[in-house]
Amino acid sequence: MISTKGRYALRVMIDIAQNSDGGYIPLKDIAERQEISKKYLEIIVKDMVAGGLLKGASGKGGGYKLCRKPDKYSVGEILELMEGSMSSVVCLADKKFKCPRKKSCETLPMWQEYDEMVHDFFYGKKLSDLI
Amino acid sequence: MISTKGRYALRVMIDIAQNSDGGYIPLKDIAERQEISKKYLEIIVKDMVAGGLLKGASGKGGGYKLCRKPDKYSVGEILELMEGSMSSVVCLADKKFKCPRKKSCETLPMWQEYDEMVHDFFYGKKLSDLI
DNA sequence: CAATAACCTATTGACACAGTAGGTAAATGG
DNA sequence: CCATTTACCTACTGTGTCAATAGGTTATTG
Repeated sequence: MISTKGRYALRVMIDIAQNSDGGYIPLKDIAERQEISKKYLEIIVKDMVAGGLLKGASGKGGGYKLCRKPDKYSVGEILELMEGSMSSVVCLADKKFKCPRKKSCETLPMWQEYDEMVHDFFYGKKLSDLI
Repeated sequence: MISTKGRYALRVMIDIAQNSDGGYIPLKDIAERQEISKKYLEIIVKDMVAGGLLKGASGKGGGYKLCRKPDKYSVGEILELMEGSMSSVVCLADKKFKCPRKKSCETLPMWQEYDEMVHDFFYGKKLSDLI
């Protein structure tokens, strides 16, 4: 299940794409338009800046803006940054997770096939496709 | 992320399919073969009986067995029973969740498309495909 | 220099996850 | 008929994540 972090992040990206003329958009405006607590958005947007999705600027006239054009962002990239991992099972999500049944596991191939499908779906979708 | 409930349930089904000649299989045997705590499996198997996936029998010679042939179970059915809902977002998982932005939401169509893809994937896969 | 806005640390309540513990009820093989 | 086997039942618990809230500091500019 995609959490609010992933969903809100996507909405922030869309909001900026729709409301910016290339300048910075204050978080206050985004929060009001999207009806999401500004305080909570701060946390989310912080991760987005750290992850290279947004650029922030302090002070008057500051705010956030996109680093690239909307068609250069994939939805998968955004979700993966916010949700941590898109993997369906621990066995595949955590590299440190050493499963002793790996070789004989009857379900692992299915999870792999599933993860690949999900990956293709979200990385095929671009931010520009949502606007 | 699929939890242990869904993953273990699937493994129990496969284990029974592989080790039963039509008779009941004691949970003790399944737990040992699968290296999962029997106590924890009890909880999972209880839900599976309630959900019509397995049939249980008490006493000596008792245990669990499948209700149908492996090709009559879809993986989706098993996972949905154990995980509650396969939906990607609250907006679609919870019927009582009334989103005010439903009509104008730019992301909803994507979640719907995604859910449909996931549904088709897991309901298309049969238990017999995993053996 | 005051207003604006990002940025930072800490805390919280609710809930789910992954079990553990200890017992009762039912069925059967000897 | 009874001891053994097995399912079935209720309750509890530690750990962690989710979704925020609270209150502050730093940077920038009109």
